[in-house]
Amino acid sequence: MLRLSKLTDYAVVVMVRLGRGEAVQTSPCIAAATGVPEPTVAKVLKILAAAGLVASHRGARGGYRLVRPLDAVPIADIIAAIDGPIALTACVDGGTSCEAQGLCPMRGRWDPVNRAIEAALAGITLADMADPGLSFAAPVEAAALGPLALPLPALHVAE
Amino acid sequence: MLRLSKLTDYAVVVMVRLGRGEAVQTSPCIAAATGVPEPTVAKVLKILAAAGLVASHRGARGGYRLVRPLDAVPIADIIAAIDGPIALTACVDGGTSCEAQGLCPMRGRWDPVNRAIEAALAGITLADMADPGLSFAAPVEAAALGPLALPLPALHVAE
DNA sequence: GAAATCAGGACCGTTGCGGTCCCCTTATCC
DNA sequence: GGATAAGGGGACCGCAACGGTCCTGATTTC
Repeated sequence: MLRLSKLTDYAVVVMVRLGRGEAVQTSPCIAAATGVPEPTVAKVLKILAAAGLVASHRGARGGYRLVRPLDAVPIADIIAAIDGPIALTACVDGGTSCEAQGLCPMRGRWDPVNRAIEAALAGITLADMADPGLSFAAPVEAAALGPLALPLPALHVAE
Repeated sequence: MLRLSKLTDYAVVVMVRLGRGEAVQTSPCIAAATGVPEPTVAKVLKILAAAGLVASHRGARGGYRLVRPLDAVPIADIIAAIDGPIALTACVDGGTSCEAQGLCPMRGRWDPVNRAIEAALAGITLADMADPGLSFAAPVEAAALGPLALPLPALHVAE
């Protein structure tokens, strides 16, 4: 299905959530606000932090914050952080060389396809995915609602 | 990794192979020519036939042939035939409705991403992927080598 | 010093995919 | 008309990846 992983979807939700409300937010708080299970949120945030998409601060009053604003984060970065580099097949861009190097009739043939997809994903930012006319109007208020404000058990990734 | 399935890759190889040489080719013949295991080739061809991308002819002297020329088959069709419709997440285009219908903050937000990818994949045909100046030189000879002629266990999809 | 919070793994169950095999139907050829 | 060649449509199984959870340790604030 050319489907991306659930974690990637969660990552987008979490990042968008980080883009609103207070600058620094804890993972339990984000979990409560988004409806994503807390351990999963923590896992996603750790990955995003390792990728440099969010910055973390440990200790009491710690939490996560965005490094770049939403409109400066193409979803390609999210996908790459969670699912790894975008590569439809294994042997693109001189990656792990297939055993049939010279014989392989498809040698390098997938590259333009990959580039087309990368270009498509690089042109869409998280700001484009954050609902423009909704809930962005009251960022601080949404944060003030605190835990359990938005019960979104399965999100749209369900099934 | 936003990776497509191996079968899709095999399908491209098989389709390109069908685009050369004789009009009607049997699955064992294609398997021998491409190095893909025969049962797998048969499986791919059955799926492609069900999708209407190739036409089959049963009985002695039967086989498969292309319905459209390579330059009239966008790879999006291949991917859709093998991996199913292109849908990064489950709830696009009004598919299986997620439980958080109205609340879901990402409601419909993935749609433009899907469309961008679809557009990118629709613009590339199998003819673009068929290597223009390589290995096309000796198609029949390769077939004559018979099974095990091309030990390409993993192709470039490996890993 | 105590509490809060992130860091980094380890750990399993489930799912889907890759790959193979079987039997049946259909069409051609002798 | 029988033998043979070929596709049709499944069933089947092993494996790897993913989703999801939990635990222990390190770090910072109060």
